[in-house]
Amino acid sequence: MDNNYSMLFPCPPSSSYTIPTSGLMNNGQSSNAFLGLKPSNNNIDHHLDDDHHVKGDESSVRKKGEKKAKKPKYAFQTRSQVDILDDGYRWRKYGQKAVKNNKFPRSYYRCTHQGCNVKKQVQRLTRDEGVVVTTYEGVHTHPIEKTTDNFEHILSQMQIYTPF
DNA sequence: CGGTTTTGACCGGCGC
DNA sequence: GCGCCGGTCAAAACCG
Repeated sequence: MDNNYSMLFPCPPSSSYTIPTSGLMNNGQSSNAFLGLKPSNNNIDHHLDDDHHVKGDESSVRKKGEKKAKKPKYAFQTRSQVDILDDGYRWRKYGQKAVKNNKFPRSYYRCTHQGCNVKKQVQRLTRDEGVVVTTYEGVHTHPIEKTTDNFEHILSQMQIYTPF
């Protein structure tokens, strides 16, 4: 059951996604990056809860299956040579898994802000390494920490909300 | 030293 | 019931 992101973007040929290997969040030198924003479908939602039991961090005991907070999911495709897409926020990589039908693994990032359980996934097409699909989960509850480049400015303007 | 990354293992869900 | 898959966490290693 792969995500339905494939239909989110006008993917040209194959329907495979992939991601960069050890992609870090250096100062994204996104020179000529093309942004194609699109709202998620009403099928990408599952059990998105923010009750991530991190080490030594508990505040609210939520029961699963009781009420799942629909987290907004934003997915957009970017045309970049580098897999490092810096939006101005601080991300901590918490996992890397390879996806079937794909040659490259998928990287999972999480906002290092306390209380900001925003997650980000980066996928790269096996066929088109020049295409990077980034999926954002949740909303940042804190201002941008730094002004890396105007890339954050672009994101600020493309704040879109899902139909949920 | 702190923060972050890396790899592996584990978990939960669902499919058959 | 078991297997499969995706997703997350964990400990250790590495960097600045």
